[in-house]
Amino acid sequence: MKFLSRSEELVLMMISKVEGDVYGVLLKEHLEKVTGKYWSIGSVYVPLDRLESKGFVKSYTGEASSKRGGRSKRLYEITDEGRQQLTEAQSLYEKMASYQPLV
Amino acid sequence: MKFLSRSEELVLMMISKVEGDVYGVLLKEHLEKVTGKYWSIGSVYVPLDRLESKGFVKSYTGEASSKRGGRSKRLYEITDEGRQQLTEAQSLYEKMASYQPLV
DNA sequence: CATAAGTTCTATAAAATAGAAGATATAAGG
DNA sequence: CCTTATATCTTCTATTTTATAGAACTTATG
Repeated sequence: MKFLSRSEELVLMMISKVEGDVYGVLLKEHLEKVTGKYWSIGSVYVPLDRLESKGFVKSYTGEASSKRGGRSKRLYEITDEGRQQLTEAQSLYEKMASYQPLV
Repeated sequence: MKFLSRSEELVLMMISKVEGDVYGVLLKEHLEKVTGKYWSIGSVYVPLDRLESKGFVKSYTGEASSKRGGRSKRLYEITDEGRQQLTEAQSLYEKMASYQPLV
């Protein structure tokens, strides 16, 4: 893998920021809030699945909402490998920012 | 378009940093230097084409190398719209960095 | 005329995006 | 109580867009 993709990075960053239970719909809400753009539910779960299959997050089944709705949540947490990827992504941007392309 | 894609952003950032003539092979070299990873030539030109079709860069035919090689260069420069995209990308990361996901 | 420097083209894999369908708990109403 | 409606949340999948690699091509100079 060359780099974390855009949506993988944003989703992973958000997972690392949210405290307490982290689940798909909550991530969608926060991502919409911070980016000011619409996120379809698929555009959250697809990268989530991919992040999990790459080992950057792990998930387990949580309890159902205490609110009206029914279905139980899938809760996510970032792994050590996931944190490392975020660090590398940040480092890439720092390198880019300070790069002097001398000819 | 929701966001600039990863490679579009990196290529566009590099274009905005290089002074003097900016062309594909030179971008490839700088991108490899700053990222420490291999960039195939296609992974530079494909996003370049897309950036141009979206109006974020413009290109014109330059002169042939003064060195041995032959073919004339295609020179790129970032447009105002391209700069704006970069500003937005940067702003996205700043917002992410300072976001407090209050439940 | 061989070769270096550079671009174009194209095939394939991976990622992004939208939204319909499915699951299931609580609310509401008779 | 029991049935049905509805809210919350996830899964699935089709389509479009991006990424990636490298072969093929162009052309000036040694």
